[in-house]
Amino acid sequence: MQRYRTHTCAALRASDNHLTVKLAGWVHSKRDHGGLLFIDLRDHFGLTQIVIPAQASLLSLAEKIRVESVISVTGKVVLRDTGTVNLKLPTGEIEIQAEHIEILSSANVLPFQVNGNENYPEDLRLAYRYIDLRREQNHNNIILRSKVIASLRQRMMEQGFMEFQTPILTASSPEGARDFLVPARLHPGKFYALPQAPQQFKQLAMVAGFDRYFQIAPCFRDEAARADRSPGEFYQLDFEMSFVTQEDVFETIEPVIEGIFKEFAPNYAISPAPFERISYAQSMEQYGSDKPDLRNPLKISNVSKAFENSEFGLFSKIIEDGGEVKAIPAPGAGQKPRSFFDKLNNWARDEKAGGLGYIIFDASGTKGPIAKNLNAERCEMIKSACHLKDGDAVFFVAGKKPEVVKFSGSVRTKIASELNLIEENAYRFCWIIDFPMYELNEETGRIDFSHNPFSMPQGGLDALNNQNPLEINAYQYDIVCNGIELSSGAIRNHKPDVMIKAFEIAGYPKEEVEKRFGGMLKAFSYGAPPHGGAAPGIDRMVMLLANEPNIREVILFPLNQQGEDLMMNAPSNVPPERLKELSLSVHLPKPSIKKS
RNA sequence: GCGGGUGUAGCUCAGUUUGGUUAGAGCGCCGGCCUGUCACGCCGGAGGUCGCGGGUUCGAACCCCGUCACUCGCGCCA
Repeated sequence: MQRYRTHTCAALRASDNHLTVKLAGWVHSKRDHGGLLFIDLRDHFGLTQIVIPAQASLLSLAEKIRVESVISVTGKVVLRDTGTVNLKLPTGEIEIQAEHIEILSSANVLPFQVNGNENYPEDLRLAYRYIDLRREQNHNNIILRSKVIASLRQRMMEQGFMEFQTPILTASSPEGARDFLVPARLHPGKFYALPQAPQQFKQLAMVAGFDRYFQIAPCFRDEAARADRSPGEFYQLDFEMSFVTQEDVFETIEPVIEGIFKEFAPNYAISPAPFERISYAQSMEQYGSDKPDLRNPLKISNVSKAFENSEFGLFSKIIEDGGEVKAIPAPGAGQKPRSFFDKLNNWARDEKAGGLGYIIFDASGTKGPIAKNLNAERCEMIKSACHLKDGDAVFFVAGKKPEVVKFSGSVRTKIASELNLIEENAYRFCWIIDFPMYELNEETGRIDFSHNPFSMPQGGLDALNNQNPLEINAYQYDIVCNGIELSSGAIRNHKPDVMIKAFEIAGYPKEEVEKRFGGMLKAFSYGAPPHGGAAPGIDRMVMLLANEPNIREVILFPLNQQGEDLMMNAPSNVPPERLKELSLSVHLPKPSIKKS
């Protein structure tokens, strides 16, 4: 039987000399020397050079083939002469002396080139994603993704997890992000929602006694995209475990994460398990963020004390009004020219902060505008609080608490990147733990859940009854890697009475909780094991491993930032019959009135 | 919803600061030459609504106003 190929384009070596073979693939590049023509033939596996000799019919055929056409070539493997061996190719010791060429599919002129390292605009790439994915790096990203997922499955099963599929057509989630809705034809006026996460199902799987569940789970959220947030849909390594404490969850999943990163990034430094545990409060204080990049060595200090009632009126006034002053060290920045400090100051203004005060420490004492208005003793306090030495500088952020915390985090990142302090070729993991259960909603003055309402409050019912809600922490945790939140998870609240009380504090009366989460509450009343889990983002892990700054680079067919598929033309209009069948009618908003 | 950036040949970009003849380069494409290339080389050619609309001006890729698209960020994403 006639076959398309006998070997792949990566298979042949010097030991295959004289073999007659048939290869098939894409014409990666063509080098026409008149009486002699070379083709690099490419498939999923690699490249092999084809030589078309000075034989009139073959040569004229080959000259007409455009790059990216698909051909098959029959010919003999021959050793290349020394001097024409290509060391860059695994197949570079041989080439195929073509005897017959068949064009299987000829290509039009391409919208962009497969060969080469040029950057192309994303909308063009997505509209022709199937061509984009032929390019080496993109192709490799998707291969990496497949291998990572295969390895995750293996590692989870080794830890005793079983994989189940949870429903895609499900109920609208009462909390969190905006749902994608699907009209239910059999139930006019009603809608399914696509799952934002299989949260409730995995908890119910625990109630069903399955002990350890995982899933490479598709999740859907109708929210705006970001560089590290895929539009519309994404995948999580969703898992849940029974009879576990928070530490049990950490111990189980750490080897999986560490293992994956070691396996696919053998040349990177990777935090060994156990990963550092950092409380939410400490993380906000030291890093100005709940997802700190630990490759950045800088730590933020609170230096309000040094400015309290000081000669430096601007800051002492802020402290008097209940604000605080944070210090971000800039090791070695004392040698930097004035322009360095001006540049950072301008950056701070662009970020809508008043500015960025600083002190430089050197052998002669202190320099900089703030130091002039601050006595030596206070400067010394700052120097020791921030562990500074002569030749270092320190920057200050002052103001009301939430803004200061957030901006000090930005400053920390900015300074480290300006001073090239970010550790390279490293994945630094930590757990952020002890998230507050509740937070004060500044607008309404009411108490809201700060994260997941289904998390177990630390201290249980007793804490809910007797503590200030704003001081109660939850068994709620995140895994952070290099400043990216890989997952959040929690030990769940499996006790109906605790749940009702927890919701009551957030202003939900019992009847409403029963109405909205009745299914879960009921399930927990028939014997529920204590359980917990998490859901690391798979796209984000692959993005980190592929060293890609954008999550769409590791997704086979991503939507664009507007949630459109430019290739398949989605979303699209539907014919009126379909709408009628679904008992739907569409009312588009009137176009906004143009200003004259 | 808001803010920053970008938009010039099929693609990547220069030209915009300081308005001035026919808007350039590289890659790709088309034609020709070339027997050892692997980013092949050489010669020639085609290809432009300077995102779109309006304004200022004797004259606009360039200045002004509006608008659209893409992108990064904020909001949002428990």
